[in-house]
Amino acid sequence: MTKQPRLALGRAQKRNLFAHVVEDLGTRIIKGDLTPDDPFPIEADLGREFGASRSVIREAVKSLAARGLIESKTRTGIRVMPPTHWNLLDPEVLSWRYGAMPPVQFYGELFEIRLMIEPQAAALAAERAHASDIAEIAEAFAEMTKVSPNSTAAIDADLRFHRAILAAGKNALLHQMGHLIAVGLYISHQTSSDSFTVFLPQHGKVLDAIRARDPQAARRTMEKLLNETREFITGHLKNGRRRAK
Amino acid sequence: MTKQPRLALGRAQKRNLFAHVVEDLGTRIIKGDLTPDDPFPIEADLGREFGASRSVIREAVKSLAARGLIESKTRTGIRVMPPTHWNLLDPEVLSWRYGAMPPVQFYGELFEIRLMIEPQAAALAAERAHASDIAEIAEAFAEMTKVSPNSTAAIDADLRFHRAILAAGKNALLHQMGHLIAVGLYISHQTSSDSFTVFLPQHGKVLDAIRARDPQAARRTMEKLLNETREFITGHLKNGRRRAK
DNA sequence: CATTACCCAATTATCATATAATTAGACATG
DNA sequence: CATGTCTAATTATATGATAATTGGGTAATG
Repeated sequence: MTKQPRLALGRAQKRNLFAHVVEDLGTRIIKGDLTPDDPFPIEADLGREFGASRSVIREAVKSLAARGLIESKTRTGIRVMPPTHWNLLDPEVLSWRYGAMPPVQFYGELFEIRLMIEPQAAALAAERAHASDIAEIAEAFAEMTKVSPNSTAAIDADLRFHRAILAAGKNALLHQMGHLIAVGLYISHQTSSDSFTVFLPQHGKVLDAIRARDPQAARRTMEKLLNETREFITGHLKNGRRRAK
Repeated sequence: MTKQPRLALGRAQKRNLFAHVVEDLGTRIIKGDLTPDDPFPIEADLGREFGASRSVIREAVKSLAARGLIESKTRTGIRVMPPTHWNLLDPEVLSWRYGAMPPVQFYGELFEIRLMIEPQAAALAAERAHASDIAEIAEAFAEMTKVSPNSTAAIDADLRFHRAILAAGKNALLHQMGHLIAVGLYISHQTSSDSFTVFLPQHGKVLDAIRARDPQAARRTMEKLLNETREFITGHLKNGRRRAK
């Protein structure tokens, strides 16, 4: 049989086939359309369903397995893993989950974690930051004061600020939490770009505390920043703010 | 050409070829043998190196890419991502990293995070735990009192205890941190199984606090447990304790 | 009846090969 | 210098085999 070139019908098939299969199955699993109890389609059937070759399906399966969403074994086939097994901190999984949960709940969970991590991270930064780390935090803050509040540059600068603090904490695991924060900031800005302007000064206070090498102040100011942001955004989310996309 | 059956020469090739390639490349990347600057071998060369077909190599590449270790693009080929991009919370990555770092440093990082997470998790558990959650924590503790301190059952019971507390916090992201804790406990027990017996009573105090619905006490007792464990184990690690394997 | 040993069919694992799609970099052109 | 065009390198996808694994059925055994 001659090779069937892949035809992109219907909606713009921008990303490649592999990415499409991964995302489609990933979101279905997280939405609960496919559960550990349901029998999962075998590779051949998945291939038919997506109009993809077995190669693509298998690669997608490996990708999802690496994220803890599924498991694939000889003879048994593929099965969905229980939610406790999912790598929720994986950026993809995080974003799929964001699309599948009520925003208020998602945001609530996210901030609960941020509140555990970031105040202490700020304190560590105040203790351990090198001059270059502080310079980076300061630069990020300077950028925040310049950008247009409702541009994506605002999100970038904000993220840069928070990441720089994590980096200054000199703990690789800590730094990794940047993914979580990125999603948190994204939601914040999507929900209300006003928040950026409102909480800009508090960012400055965090910077000052770190600069002053004052761990307690760093912890307190960061905690205040997060608590107030959470309250602000949660209020907006509850007022029937729907998200784009 | 007729198909070459795969021959397992040399050391026992227990896991399948795919898993072997993933682990080999993964550890090499994390050890720094392959950096973002080095040119990464192309699929064909990897296939030759491992004596594997392109399919297996590609599946391994997708698996590593899902963990944020590498990126693969048409024409550019494969490249190692900078460490900040790695999904360090992924259980595999975590364990590879454990094998590639000085134990004291690894343990230090790990406990810094545990200290951010678990005391607050215990406090949340004291507030939110359902009766069944408390029963599970209690049962785990009961099991801890029964098992032989230097058995793997001890690790299991210990992990069960800590996981149950996370679960009682009613935050999926929190629960996810169980992976981190698992590795932490594993190291603790490997380093000194005495720690299990020494800190058993303090576990009981945490349980009591949660049972009493006293968030502050839960936080304090958990914090004490972690701090003392860290001190105890770090001391042993510095005394030239080498790990197995 | 219970337990063990064996076999079979289902499913993934691996291999081999061919073609399609993408794109970095070279090169030409203005 | 900027911009467009071409080409070769590399991954992306497809196809069709064969190998390896194993859950569950079935027979043999005690």
